[in-house]
Amino acid sequence: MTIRLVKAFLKPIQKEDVLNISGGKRGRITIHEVASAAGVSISTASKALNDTGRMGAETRERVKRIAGEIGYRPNALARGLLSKRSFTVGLLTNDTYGRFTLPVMAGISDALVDHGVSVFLCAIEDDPALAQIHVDAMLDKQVDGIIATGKRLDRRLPVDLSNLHVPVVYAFTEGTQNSVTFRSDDEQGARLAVEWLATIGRRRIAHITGPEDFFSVRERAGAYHQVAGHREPVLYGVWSENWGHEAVEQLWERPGEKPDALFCGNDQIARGAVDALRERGVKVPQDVSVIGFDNWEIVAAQTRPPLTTVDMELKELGRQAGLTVLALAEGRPVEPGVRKLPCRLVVRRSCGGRTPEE
Amino acid sequence: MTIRLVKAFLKPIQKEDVLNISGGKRGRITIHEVASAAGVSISTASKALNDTGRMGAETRERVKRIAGEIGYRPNALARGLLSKRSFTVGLLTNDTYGRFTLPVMAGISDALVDHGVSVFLCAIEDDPALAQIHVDAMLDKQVDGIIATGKRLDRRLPVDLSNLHVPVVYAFTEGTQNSVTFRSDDEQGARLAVEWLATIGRRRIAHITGPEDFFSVRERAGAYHQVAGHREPVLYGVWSENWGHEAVEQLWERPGEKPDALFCGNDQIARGAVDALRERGVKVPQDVSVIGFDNWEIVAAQTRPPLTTVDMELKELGRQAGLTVLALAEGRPVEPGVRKLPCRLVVRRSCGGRTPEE
DNA sequence: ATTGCATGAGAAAACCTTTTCTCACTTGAC
DNA sequence: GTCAAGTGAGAAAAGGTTTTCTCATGCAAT
Repeated sequence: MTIRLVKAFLKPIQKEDVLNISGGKRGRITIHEVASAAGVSISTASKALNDTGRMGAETRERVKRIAGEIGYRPNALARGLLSKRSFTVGLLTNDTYGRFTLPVMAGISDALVDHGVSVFLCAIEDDPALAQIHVDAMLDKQVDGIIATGKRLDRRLPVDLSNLHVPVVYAFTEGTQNSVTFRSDDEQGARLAVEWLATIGRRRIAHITGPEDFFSVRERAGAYHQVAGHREPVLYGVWSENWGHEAVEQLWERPGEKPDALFCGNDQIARGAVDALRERGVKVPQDVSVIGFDNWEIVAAQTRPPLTTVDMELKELGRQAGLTVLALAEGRPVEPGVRKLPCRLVVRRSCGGRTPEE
Repeated sequence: MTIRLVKAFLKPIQKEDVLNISGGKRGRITIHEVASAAGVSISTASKALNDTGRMGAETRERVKRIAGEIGYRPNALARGLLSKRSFTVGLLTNDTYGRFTLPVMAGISDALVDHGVSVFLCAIEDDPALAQIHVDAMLDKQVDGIIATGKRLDRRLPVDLSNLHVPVVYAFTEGTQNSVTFRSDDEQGARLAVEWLATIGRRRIAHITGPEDFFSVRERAGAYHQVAGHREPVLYGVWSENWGHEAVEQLWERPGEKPDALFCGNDQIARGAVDALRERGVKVPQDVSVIGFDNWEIVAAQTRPPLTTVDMELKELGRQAGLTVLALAEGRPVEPGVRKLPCRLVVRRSCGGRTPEE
């Protein structure tokens, strides 16, 4: 101890040390300050703080304590320059409204914040030039990886990410050959919905959904046919409340028995349908059960009655995408392929049959 | 020219050059490769690319051309280490749904992408500990500045940003003493709405709005009183469709003349009101004009009829916040204070009186 | 012929960390 | 009393870029 103190005392005090310690210099506190405050060399300080190298337990503790006291935080730029890790990932999306991106983003951030990783969000609006600019900017900043996400499972982002020298993971958007892609299991989700309707005793289940060229639409319709049979028609349309409204008009104008349940392709359609039913004097859920898809709180929870719906677990999807891109960045092996994540049924009031959980 | 070529030829070829040029090394192309490919020193290459220093025009062109050919892009980490600029800003928000954050983010990104600046998005969910973690992570990454945004003009983020050594700008959230804050001019926006109703001939304008403890609510109600007088009541409630619905019930159950216009505190309330009116057989916009606030497309455009509403120009707000934080980061002086940005009236069908512009 | 100056380009330091290598010193064994 | 091994800590290099300083060359002026 004495020896060390003497050493520290004898160490020539450099001009910049004084300036820094006295707070005269504008910049942040560097490891340099820690070292000179603790009376050790920069190398020793670094090793003490990172729990590497050999040194006396007492020295290590002292350095750590002093670093804490003077509020030292390592400069991530300098660290990244050497380690080739920036502790940064980029999230690329063409989903302007954030309907799908925000939950995915929340999951990514949630999974990565513990690892000290921050997320660049880049909204590219389907503009290839803008997308390229953002990708280049991210690469310049040495992102550890890129996660691509979108508003549609069966469309690519308007930029090629296949030959980057950083790992790329796709979440809720079409990936490339040999990539890792996370998506919701729409078939399973649809089955969940239709089976629930069957469980609560509905037999004449109609399906009102979006445009047939959407992959999700075909998957959901496929599961619907499988579970419900072909007793009721599938009505393809667009993703709007108006279409839900109109589809109900169509169904109820037809001669013959009316459906006793509607499985809707998304919550907006479901909401339009519920409104149309109310206007016709058809009671939801007493006369007809309605179930949506997406669990878009802002629509599902505000509908009267609140919608029972299928949640695609986008946050979990984001979380897994985040952990995967991190694994790749750290060189851990990851099996390429498409991973389907299960959906979850959220029961509210629009189907009846059970008291809501929430 | 000859001399330079000879020099380039004579320059000893270093092992690492060969590896890099041949693509054998994993890393990116550095200025080192550019320099040796062009037969100049690193310093000259740097100066050529940055249009600084003295050198022959021909040398400069050659370096630039070669850099382009081999796809050189400077490492932002290395550059930032020296320049103290990371070309990165952080956006901190507690608005989970992204209703306000996404447009603000779009504006920021839009304004800064031309300057090579990328944006970290950090959603902090009103959790002070999480907020601190994110702020620390951003500071470690040497962000050039932080923009704080939220879901409410009169609330602070649960973290103190007042003594950071990077510039902070507040957008759509309460700032600190001596800071720069951007917010919408809700008073002007409300006046716009009520004056529009007056212009199209409405005289009995009621105001259905959110909780009175919101600053925006009081500002909007103030403007409403100023323009419309006190002939109709102000109904305070919550920000939901249900409340809009219920408020209409209340108004129409009262004895006496009914309002011929409703100025609603947000689009959700407006939507609930429109629904309630339809259910009562009151025609919108023939019998009653309804106007909303927020221009939340997903609500306003899907209402039947689509809502005339007030847009807070959040994207523009984000743009200005972005440019301001950039100015501060570059050391340009910025006057502190609160800047109110004007709102814009978006005319759709729910008021009548004019053919919609869109 | 010498000096002075402008021009073009390179060497080296700086930014902040981490990591490898080296060195001095202590201890235990012979 | 010498040697080997082990221990604690520092010197230096590396990472990619920018910037300042220095140097060499050629030319015009004395």
